[in-house]
Amino acid sequence: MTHTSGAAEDYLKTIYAHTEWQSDLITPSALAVRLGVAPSSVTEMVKKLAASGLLTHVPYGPLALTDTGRLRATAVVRRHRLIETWLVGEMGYDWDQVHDEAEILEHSISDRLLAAINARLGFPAHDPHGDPIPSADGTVLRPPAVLLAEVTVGHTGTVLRISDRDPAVLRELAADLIGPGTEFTLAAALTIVLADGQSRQLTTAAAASIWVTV
Amino acid sequence: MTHTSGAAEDYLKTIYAHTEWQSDLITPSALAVRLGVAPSSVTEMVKKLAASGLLTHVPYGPLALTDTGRLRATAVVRRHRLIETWLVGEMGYDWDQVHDEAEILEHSISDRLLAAINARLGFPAHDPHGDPIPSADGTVLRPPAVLLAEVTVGHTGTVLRISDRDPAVLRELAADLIGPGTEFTLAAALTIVLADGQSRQLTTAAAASIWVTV
DNA sequence: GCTATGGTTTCGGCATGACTAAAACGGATG
DNA sequence: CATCCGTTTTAGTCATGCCGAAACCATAGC
Repeated sequence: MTHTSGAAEDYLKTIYAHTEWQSDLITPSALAVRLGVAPSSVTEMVKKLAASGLLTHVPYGPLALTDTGRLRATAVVRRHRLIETWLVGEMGYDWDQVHDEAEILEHSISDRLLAAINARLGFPAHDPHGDPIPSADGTVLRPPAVLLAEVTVGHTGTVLRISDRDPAVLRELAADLIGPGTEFTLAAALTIVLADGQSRQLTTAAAASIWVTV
Repeated sequence: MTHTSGAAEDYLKTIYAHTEWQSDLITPSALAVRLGVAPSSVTEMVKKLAASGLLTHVPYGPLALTDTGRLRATAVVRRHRLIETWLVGEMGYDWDQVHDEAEILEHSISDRLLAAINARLGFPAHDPHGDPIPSADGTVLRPPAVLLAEVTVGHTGTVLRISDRDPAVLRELAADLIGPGTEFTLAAALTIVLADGQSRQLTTAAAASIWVTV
């Protein structure tokens, strides 16, 4: 219906992403920081998106996507994650190198091409970082997960997801062969032992980026 | 160096395309018609491109790409044609359906992804319409060819290329199983006989879109 | 040589999209 | 109830790309 430009898609995506792994609503100022724009820019775009029926916003309050807005947002996220999965699965990219390319292509790929990519990949449920790929109808299957940083020593589990917010963390973990599916025990704060008995020393930033089974 | 927006790339591509199969330079008015814009818009963009050193233009004269401009143009054409080849070769598109998708992606795909696609396809020399794919350094291998419409009755040869200007022609020829590589003899004006003895009645538009061996 | 004509350019302008700084504002907190 | 932080309004900027109308140039025809 409404066209939804590249920038608008980025706003929707960011608003959606904020609620994906934590449940509080995002405020205009937080959104401004995340997007690297001035607060007044957020107000302006929010006005447009609200006028298009994509989000609701009581003045001076937080932002909440409408059903339509959420669907639009998950569509962008779906494109992004399928593209990332494709780049890693078929095009020889490493998982720490796909973000920028996906960031661009997610705004220009057609539904048809996306469907073809999806079929070639065998309809994957997760992207290379372990993030769930929303289905075309907006459904997101997200397993219960906690941050490694918030788990008690002695906890045994499996890595479910690595946040792709910090590229340096991704490179570091890729070099350590830690990724979605890795089984571990938390031996001490910031120290994990893998299934093969090897141990790994993590940075604080890494522990705050790794989501694991409860 | 210079950024070269999507619109600028379309201008360069169109200027280049005009000289690819015929040798006269394009005039501003012809360019305006091809792009579907007003002549004054052409003048303006030409000014920018000339300022960026991508083309030369004596006032009231025709347009000619500089070496840099030609390289920039062939890069766009290369992206377009590799994407088309990929869509047909791996993604299940028919050759008459790829143009629009390529038109969009050609402006956003990265060099790295393009190289990966190129490698997967085995470094093809031609796209699905028979157009040569320029190499990364701008080299274009173009075989001698003539329009079917300009060939004398009795001529025997091979279809080299179908212009993708007119989608209706592409669909028509696809349905008739005529494409690059098809061998034929021109039995009468607008009538060709294929290698298996079957004959085909062509439209004028088709005959003016098919390039064949000399 | 001169004029008419058709293509080209200049000019003034518009629309869109996205962004900003500064000032005004509102609501919760102390 | 005053303060302060976050939000909104206001009033612009900047870039891109486009247009119509009027001025302009070069050349073909007389």
